[in-house]
Amino acid sequence: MEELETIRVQKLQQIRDLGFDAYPTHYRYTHTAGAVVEQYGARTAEELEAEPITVRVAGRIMASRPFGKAGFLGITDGGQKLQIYAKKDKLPEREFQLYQSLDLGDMIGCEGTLFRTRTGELTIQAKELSFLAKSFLPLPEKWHGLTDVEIRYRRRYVDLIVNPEVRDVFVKRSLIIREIRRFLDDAGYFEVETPVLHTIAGGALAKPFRTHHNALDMPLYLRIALELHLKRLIVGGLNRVYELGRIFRNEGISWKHNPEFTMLEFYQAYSNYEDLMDMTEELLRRVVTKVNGSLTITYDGQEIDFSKFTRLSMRGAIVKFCPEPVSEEELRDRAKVEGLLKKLHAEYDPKAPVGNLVGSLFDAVAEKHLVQPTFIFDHPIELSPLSKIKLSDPSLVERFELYIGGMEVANAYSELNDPVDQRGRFESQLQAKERGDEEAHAMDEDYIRALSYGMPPTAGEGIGIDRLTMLLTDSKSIRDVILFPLMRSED
RNA sequence: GGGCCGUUAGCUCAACUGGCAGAGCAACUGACUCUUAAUCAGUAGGUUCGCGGUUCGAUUCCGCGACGGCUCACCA
Repeated sequence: MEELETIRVQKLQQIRDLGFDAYPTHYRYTHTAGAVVEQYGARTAEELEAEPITVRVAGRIMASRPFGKAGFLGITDGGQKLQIYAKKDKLPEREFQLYQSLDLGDMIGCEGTLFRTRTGELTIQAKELSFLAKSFLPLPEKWHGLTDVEIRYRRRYVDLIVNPEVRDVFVKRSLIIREIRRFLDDAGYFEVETPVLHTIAGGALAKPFRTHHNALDMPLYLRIALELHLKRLIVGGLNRVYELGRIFRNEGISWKHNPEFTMLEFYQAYSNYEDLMDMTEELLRRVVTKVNGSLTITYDGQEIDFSKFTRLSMRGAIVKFCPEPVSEEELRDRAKVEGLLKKLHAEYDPKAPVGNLVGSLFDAVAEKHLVQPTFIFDHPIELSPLSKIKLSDPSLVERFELYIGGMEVANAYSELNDPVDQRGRFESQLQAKERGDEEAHAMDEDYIRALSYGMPPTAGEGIGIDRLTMLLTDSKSIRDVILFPLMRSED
């Protein structure tokens, strides 16, 4: 709305004409709004009168209720609201004129003494008003606020100004990450950073983004996982490493998929996947308690209890949840598995080996039931080209995935460290690629070379930070836990 | 990618069966020295997402397109 902008440009000129700097470089505050409330929120009107407290605060004007020669301004600073009372006879003339030229959205500073209004609200009696910055665009309406999700995601800055719960989500996200770091650092882990630009996109089964380096005239991929570099570091003797980083997958967008997302991966030498199940329970209990205050959370209307984790084999889970009766033994029979998939109208690739079909059956039948924290272990070897084989059953690998709230949150395994076996697995992935599986893993000769120098027995795990944040903030869409989710361009 | 739904003032939403495009908040002018959805009086604000069609007349009906939401498929 050009007219409104014109008016506000004129108002900024008025403010300049009063002798204020339109864009001052700084404001020295003594308190954040949060500190004022925390330190003095309990003081009574009498206490504040007996012992006057002077504070200097800054913030954005979110409400204005003028009364001629006086008026109230509601400001917010760091998500905390605070009220300022500007009175003509308590302010220098020039600053009262400034007060009268202010608009909703403007940034101001204020020095004054604390008092309680008749209705009991802690308020600053302004003795000095400073102008800090102008808002030329109007804020959304004050009752309903901004609800259009498209505008909320595209203009997250406005969303953050007017929707305080959005700020809370990202504060929690930051807490989650901080607590994870603390946990791993305390456990003797070493944080590293590995390349985002890969010549071979490996470590997961997914379609990568392609890019190109001009000077080297070389095709590159954005990483789809952190895995292979971190294991190279295990070979190099960094026995406990982790990386918290952005990864990129050129696939569909949904309530639980954003093209770029944040993954924690950690690798621990001399351990296997069972050690990581124990460690994951401990890590999540600590994070949940820290962020949430208790071990029970509510997600999408359901109670989720982190005090007990269930452990179920993948075949066991299918047997348990499949509406058609089936035994674990029958799940080794391709015809039987295929029959079940058909009966359930589940989609699957008829050319794929039986292990993939078991995986499809699991997805169709079990995943949505896994609301309480559940480890699903012993995956088919075909789905896990980087995992160590299970000694007691060579069709399976030592792997688990953790499901919470019907979402896969973590994925871990005993790392395959036999270079000969690894080469064989890559080769069978190449065959899958031949069959048309675009997500099959590529051959990585340098990774095999690294394993050939000798890698200790190692367990590794990935945890999806976005999904964990969704659970702990009761967010129904991954876009609500990513500040700037990917959107189509506006024009 | 498929299906369903949506797009009207800065924001939140109306507008019956096709008949002058409206309200609240925000904005502007004025009154008001303890309000908190302040109140009172007045003013202004529109390419109804875009293009085309049907019609005397389209926000409304039809077609195409853009963007978004939900959902299914794929993936974590």
